Amino acid sequence: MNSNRIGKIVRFHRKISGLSREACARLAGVGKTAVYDVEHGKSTVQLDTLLKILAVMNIQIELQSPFMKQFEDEES
Amino acid sequence: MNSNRIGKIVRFHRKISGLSREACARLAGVGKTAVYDVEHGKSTVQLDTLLKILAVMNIQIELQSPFMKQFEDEES
DNA sequence: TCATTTTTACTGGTTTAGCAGCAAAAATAG
DNA sequence: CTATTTTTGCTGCTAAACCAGTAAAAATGA
Repeated sequence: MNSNRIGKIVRFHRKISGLSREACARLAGVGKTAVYDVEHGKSTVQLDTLLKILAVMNIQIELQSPFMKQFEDEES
Repeated sequence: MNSNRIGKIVRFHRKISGLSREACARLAGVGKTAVYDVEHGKSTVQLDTLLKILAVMNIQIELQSPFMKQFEDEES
């Protein structure tokens, strides 16, 4: 996964949801510039900005590794 | 997924890999402050910084939604 | 065609992320 | 206990993320 792919995914989902950038930005509580930057694969966007946008698009983010199961076991 | 959980996951994996923060930071090509911030759930870390650290830890990041399959179909 | 909306692309200003360096506390090793 | 390593937490500095505003190009629709 990289920022370019993330951008494409965000744009695709925004189009499906029928939202303009400004509408998306307003819902996410970020500026329209941030949505523009994310969709253009800007790699330096801040995590919270990205997460807000992903949340509006109903996109879940998941981390995977061979040790995730062990992590979840020890978590509880 | 949120920044606090990401931080815990990163720390867990770093411990498993037997790396100190500084070693992890050096491998990832970021400063030790960035690793510290990520592990402490700082939500304003930049995406590229986070991705570099995740890469060193061999943690994959994945986006999920009901439309991801459609996205991948139209991608090719 | 013409009007509206959306997207792209810049602006200046404010805030802050990331950095290295330092030092003290905490953990680890011998 | 002692020495070493690691972690925490601060510093000032530089670069840049984010924002709202503006405007023009592109797309959409009536």
